[in-house]
Amino acid sequence: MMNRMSGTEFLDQLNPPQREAVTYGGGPLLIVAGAGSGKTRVLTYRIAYLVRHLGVDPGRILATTFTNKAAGEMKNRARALLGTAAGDLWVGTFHSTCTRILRKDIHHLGYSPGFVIYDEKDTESLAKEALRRCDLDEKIYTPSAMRWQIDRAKNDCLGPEGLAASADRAFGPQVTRVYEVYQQLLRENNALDFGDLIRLTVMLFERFPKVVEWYREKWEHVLVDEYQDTNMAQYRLVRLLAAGQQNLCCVGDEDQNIYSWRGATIRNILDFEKDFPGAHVVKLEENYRSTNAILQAAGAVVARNRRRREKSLWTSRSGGHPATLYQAPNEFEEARYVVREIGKLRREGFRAGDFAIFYRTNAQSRVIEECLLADNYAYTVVGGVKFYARAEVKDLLAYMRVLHNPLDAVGLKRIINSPPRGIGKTTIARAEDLARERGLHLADALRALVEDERTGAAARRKVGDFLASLRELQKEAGTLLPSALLQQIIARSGYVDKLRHQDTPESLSRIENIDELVTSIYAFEENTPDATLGIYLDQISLVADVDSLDETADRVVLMTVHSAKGLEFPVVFMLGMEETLFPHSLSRDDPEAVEEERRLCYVGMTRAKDRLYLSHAVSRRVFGSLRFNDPSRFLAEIPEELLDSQVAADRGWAAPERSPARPVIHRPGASSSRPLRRKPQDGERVIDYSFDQSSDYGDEPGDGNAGVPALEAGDRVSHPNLGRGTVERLEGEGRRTRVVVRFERGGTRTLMLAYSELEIV
DNA sequence: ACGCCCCCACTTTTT
DNA sequence: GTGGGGGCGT
Repeated sequence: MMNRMSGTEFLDQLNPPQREAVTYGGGPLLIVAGAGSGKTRVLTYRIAYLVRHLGVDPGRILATTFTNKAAGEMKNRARALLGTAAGDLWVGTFHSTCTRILRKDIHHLGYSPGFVIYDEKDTESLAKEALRRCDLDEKIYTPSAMRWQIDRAKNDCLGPEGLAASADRAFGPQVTRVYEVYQQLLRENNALDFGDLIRLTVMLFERFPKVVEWYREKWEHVLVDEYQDTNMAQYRLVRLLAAGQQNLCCVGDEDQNIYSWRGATIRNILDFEKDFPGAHVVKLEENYRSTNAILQAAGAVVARNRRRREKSLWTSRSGGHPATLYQAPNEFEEARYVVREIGKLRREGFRAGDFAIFYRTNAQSRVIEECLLADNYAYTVVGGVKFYARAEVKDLLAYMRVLHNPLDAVGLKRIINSPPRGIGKTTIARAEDLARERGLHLADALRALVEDERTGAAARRKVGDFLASLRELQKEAGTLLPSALLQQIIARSGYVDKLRHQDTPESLSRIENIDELVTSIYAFEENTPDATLGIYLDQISLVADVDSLDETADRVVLMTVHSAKGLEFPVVFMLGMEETLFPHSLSRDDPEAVEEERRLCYVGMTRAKDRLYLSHAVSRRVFGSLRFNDPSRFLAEIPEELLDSQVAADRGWAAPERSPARPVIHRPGASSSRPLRRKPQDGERVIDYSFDQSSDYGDEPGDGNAGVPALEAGDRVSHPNLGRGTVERLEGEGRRTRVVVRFERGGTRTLMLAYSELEIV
């Protein structure tokens, strides 16, 4: 065991505000912790201080974090400080904590403690079913929109009645009905969705004072990390838990609130003193992570936001490289540049694991992956198509889920015919009708179907066989380890055999994924003392993408900016710093949403310790068609002297021999001239990178595609829907430029150049 | 009932 | 460019 601290000498390692935060006594405490200001250290030291100095039993401390990974780290660090004294310290995410509470006490609400947790896909099929039962047109009320609205309501801790009261949308009454039916379906399936985990815990606490009393007694101290990203349901939960002794310590930074779309509200941190009278506030403003150049650049961006507490983050790491701004002609060159720079820096002594590549959307990872692959770099992608969401993995997990909770109709429907065993749509539909008519569970309805003389002989046999094999598995489910059960499922269902038979590249990759699933279950069992099926299913339902990230592996890491929260890397690349991508086009009409994008940008930039690269591509393929994006407004918000601008001069996307025009980024107040705008010369296409910042963003509708290549009459173009054609002429100018195209299929069409998906061929 | 093929919608971000 | 869902042919 490492050198443990018996007294309080570890306080010497802290700066004054940190020490104040660690040693502050009882009562509500808010720690406003700027990026890289050592908040994890403060939290763990505070836990250690409570235990060592104030004699608090670790079992009476609850700490919540945003991801399981952060929870694991905090637990490890607390153990390192406290050793075995760390005892029963509970650190978890809100969701895992609530799951634990509900497993114990949900029976008060009339649910069974064996509930399963539905993921997004499951809840969407549930929403679909709810729509059918409400007799609503799925074309107008899409399952995903319904799911979204319900989720939003749950994040605000609203039930169907609450949603009805607050419904402001035209959909209002319908959504409320769907929500009711959806909720009833969850109950029938003995299932909960993510939102329910929090909301039902709040409900439990509010309706059963004895229960909340028990937990208040249990958790004398409550610590909440990433408080800026809590939603209303979580806020109410925190209030309920802290109501007694008020030993509440919240840590957060409103500049890093990036989950408002998940219901997180910045008000929680801004109103902390109002919510918890007598609250003490400590600000941590010294950054220990980044160079001054990086910190200044990031600070300049986020300073544009209105809704924030004024604070000044500083570092003693003076100087440092200015952030490198790179403009690439397209996303391929952007990716190649990144890989080239990685090569260069590696020769300077950086390790592969020192590099992180961030992007706004998961779809952007592919190009950079290909480039890394081409140069033989080891890399890891965090997130993207989630492992547990893959069809074959979900299928096998659905078996486990159904064995654990036979009422899970969504899971049952998933496995009833996978692998294909001759049970088709009509049979399933009949079973569902029967279930509805007689008020049976789907499993019982299937049984009834087998016994019904009117059912076709073939269907009776097939369904009967399926149910019999399920029964066989059921017998063992209770006693076998999850890994052994999975092996049994694979053996008896013939799932892998069928795939092996197909012998296609896809089926082989599916088998590989299944092997990976088996391996991961073994790993789980090794790390979990009493590994049961239930614990396993909970765990996989509640994992975050980033949880599996192994920072000790020496690999380049790729992830979305969202996933990067809470991490740090010596070298950070941020790709796709373009209007429509970052800030995302879906955010740009809403000033609040733009502020959130800006915070996201800030989060990304402040992950960098030593070097920061920002890049944008003039053109990029999105959905397979070519788009031209302006540089992100966030780039223009960084003072020029903090940027080292580079342009891809080595590869022409204009006429090959000519050097491309230097990009012009307008800075407010800077006396820069109009962007270069000259007449295209023969054989040359001019691309205008400028974007107009004089008009306050957002009030210029659809201004994403200002810079478009100069098209001329006679150019051959192609359109994704209309096919190929020839440009007849151009009308108007600027954003309102229209192109008249004669298509080969016949007919001419006039298209808005800025919006159309025309591509030069 | 199955499998193939076409077409569409998809891209914010995720516990 | 891709994956899922629906429709159609066997």
